[in-house]
Amino acid sequence: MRMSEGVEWAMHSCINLSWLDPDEAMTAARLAAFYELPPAYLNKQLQALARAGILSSTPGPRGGFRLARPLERITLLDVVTAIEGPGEAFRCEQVLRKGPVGREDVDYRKACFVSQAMRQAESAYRKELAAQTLADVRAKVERHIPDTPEVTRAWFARRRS
Amino acid sequence: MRMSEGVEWAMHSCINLSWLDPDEAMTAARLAAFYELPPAYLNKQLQALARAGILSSTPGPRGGFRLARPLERITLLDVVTAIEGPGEAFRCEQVLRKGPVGREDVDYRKACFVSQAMRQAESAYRKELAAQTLADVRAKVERHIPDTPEVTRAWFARRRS
DNA sequence: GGGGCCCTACTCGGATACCCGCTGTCCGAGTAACCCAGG
DNA sequence: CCTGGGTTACTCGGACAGCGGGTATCCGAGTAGGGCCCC
Repeated sequence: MRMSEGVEWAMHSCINLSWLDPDEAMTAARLAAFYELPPAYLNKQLQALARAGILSSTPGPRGGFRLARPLERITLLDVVTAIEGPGEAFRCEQVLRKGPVGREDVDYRKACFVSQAMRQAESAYRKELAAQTLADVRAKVERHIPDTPEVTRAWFARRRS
Repeated sequence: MRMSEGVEWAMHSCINLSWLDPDEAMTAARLAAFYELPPAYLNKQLQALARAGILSSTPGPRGGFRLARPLERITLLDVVTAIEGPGEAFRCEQVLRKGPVGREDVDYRKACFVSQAMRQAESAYRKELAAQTLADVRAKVERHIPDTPEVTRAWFARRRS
């Protein structure tokens, strides 16, 4: 069970976007250069965030991505769902159906107690993700490394050329 | 993010084993026939359980698998770890290191606040898995469908040939 | 000088290869049971 | 009849293909901006 690398990229990208001028869009290429990531692939992840309504995208010159809503209203679960999709990790394949006690008219994805137990654990996971917003994470960064926003802004300003 | 199919098989197999005579081992092939699963592949999963110390295996005629300890002492986390491995789903690739504020002497798998937030959520997930034993699941099955143990035993007895 | 049109360059967006890990299969090492011959 | 050895068949165990999804890339559609021509 391995989570996509894009989740990490997406979260850092959103936090970075919150530190920049909201009046101008940020290019996927420049955002990729910031962390030395493959530009086209980061673009793909940002597209997913845009489809999910977390970012808004504008094509053409002076185009790019920007936050569609403040970081206080973006949970970690929003980002994970946008990148990984809405499907759950544990997917009951209903092996009970094929067994001697199985019945065709029962949906074992809900009836099977193994499935229920796994869903309960995964529910706790999602609840924990939903309880944390990107603003919470950003606050911790600004608290422990206060010059990060300014350094980030300066880096993008110098690379404006 | 998708969990291996083998986790579901492993849990049902362990519960089934608890219903059978502990004095005789159960073949992977017969266990696979019970749910119409690929015998060799189920065998592979049971091997993983044996390596983790959840099952004990004996080769040769009259061989097979049996529970190494009672279901009360097998948590869902034990099974998941045995099949999926000990690695976490979210793996911080330390993108911060490549950024302008990154430092070579910092382990961002622990220092990065994004990573910390994700680890916190995953910790809640694992905690929930560790809180449930296979005996708890078995108890719910026996409570709601009481004849399951007997039907299971009868099926394997008839298929003893 | 001002306005409108065209051209250019830039960005996202989706379509297209590549690669690793899960899925599935096969054959060999090892062993317990059985059979048979000898005492 | 009892015992010991050889043979057989059965099981796990790991090594070997196949395939799907994540990873990475490229090119086209669309647009904003700038330059140029005309009024």
